[in-house]
Amino acid sequence: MDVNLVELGPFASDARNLNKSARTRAKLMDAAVGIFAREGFEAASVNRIAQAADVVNGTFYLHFKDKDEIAGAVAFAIAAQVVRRLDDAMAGIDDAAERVACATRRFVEFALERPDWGLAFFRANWFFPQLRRDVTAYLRADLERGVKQGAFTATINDHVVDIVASMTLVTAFGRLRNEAGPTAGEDTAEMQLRLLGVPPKRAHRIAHAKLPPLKL
Amino acid sequence: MDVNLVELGPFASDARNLNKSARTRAKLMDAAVGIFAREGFEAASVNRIAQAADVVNGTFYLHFKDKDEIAGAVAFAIAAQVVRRLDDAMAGIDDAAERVACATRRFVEFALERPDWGLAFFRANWFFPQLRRDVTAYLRADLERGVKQGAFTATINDHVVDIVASMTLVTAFGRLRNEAGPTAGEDTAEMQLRLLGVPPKRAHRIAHAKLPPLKL
DNA sequence: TCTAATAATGACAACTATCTCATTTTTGAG
DNA sequence: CTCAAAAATGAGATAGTTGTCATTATTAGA
Repeated sequence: MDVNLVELGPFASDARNLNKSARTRAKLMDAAVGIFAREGFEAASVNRIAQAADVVNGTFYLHFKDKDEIAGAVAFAIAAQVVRRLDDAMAGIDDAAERVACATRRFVEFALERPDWGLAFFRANWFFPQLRRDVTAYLRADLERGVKQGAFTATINDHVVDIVASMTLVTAFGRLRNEAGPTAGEDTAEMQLRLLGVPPKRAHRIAHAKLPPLKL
Repeated sequence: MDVNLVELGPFASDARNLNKSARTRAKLMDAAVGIFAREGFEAASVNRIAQAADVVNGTFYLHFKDKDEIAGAVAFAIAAQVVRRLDDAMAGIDDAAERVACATRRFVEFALERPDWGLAFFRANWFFPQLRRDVTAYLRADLERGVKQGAFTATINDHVVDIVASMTLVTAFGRLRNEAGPTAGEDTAEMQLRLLGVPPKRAHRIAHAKLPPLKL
């Protein structure tokens, strides 16, 4: 028997050492995220996903009840990764303004690195309110921290959090579609700080500070 | 023969005096926008739209090639209305900061008045890049005017325009889902002015100024 | 190696969607 | 009122989708 060198998607890579069931499930999730991102959620039929996962239609139903279920699983798995990545990237940053700017820029960076995930996240964000809340909980904490530190003058409420988060999302989406230039992440971070009440010069400095490369 | 008092949607109302073909077309568009908004674009089948328009399946195809075509027609018709409304509401306002704040608040107001249209516009916005460009062209003009007037210090480019526009959209969407409070429009306008470089106090004053009721 | 549990297959029934077109109905100009 | 043009109807051919299940293949522990 020769090596079966299929390219593994991110989920499948993570599941490489798990049992067959988990591996197939991961393959389906990789396929689904690719189709959601490239062809839209509506174009994705169970058949299409199964085909892309190189698996037969009936197999899909062993792992997921229906399309909604896999969409939810994918969305929450991506969100978990995003949270983990941002958490790592921001460990050790205490200043709230720096944290907000860093989160924005890292998120955009991440979306560019995994375009499928970025697009899928963007679509899912408006679809699963719970998902948005999970991810923005961290953002809210930083905004409140900024108020305590005296860096932000804006009053923090759900709506402000939503606005700041959506600016980041829209920026990532714009970059993915080449409608925003390479400095869009920094520019957005700067705008976020300004609207939160950071003085323009300081906002510019923080938003454009050099980010260290991520350790793997 | 007794009166046939079916509730007419906005498109059908506008087409009341046109010929039958135009009236049926308008009925289909009203039906489509309702379904897009309430059940999502994917749930909308041609059958479902025809049914909601109280018309038989084959009739649909006399008026539109397929679902994409009616979606485009609806989206651009809504965009044209939005532009007209904002244009009316802003006639006579010269100060760029006031114009930006007014546009934001009026847009949110409009979306609340016609929830179906607001939701459909929100979805279509990410789907038809041309649509976004058409609508944001006006916004861009006001942002550039603000720089000329010395009110805005930010440099205006596609990305800034996109960010400001998406803040407005997200606010309307939040209001429509009752996830944002009644002052969200004003709050967003204030944030927009701040990120554009308007001093906080002035931003607050302009964004919360009383808007005159719209004349019909 | 053997074998019970686990996973995958593929055919299929039921359903839904798309689009066409011969026929019927409605409209409005003369 | 008449009647040709315009519009609408609804049956149906074709294709795609969902979800099930008896059968086959694979896996991994004893």
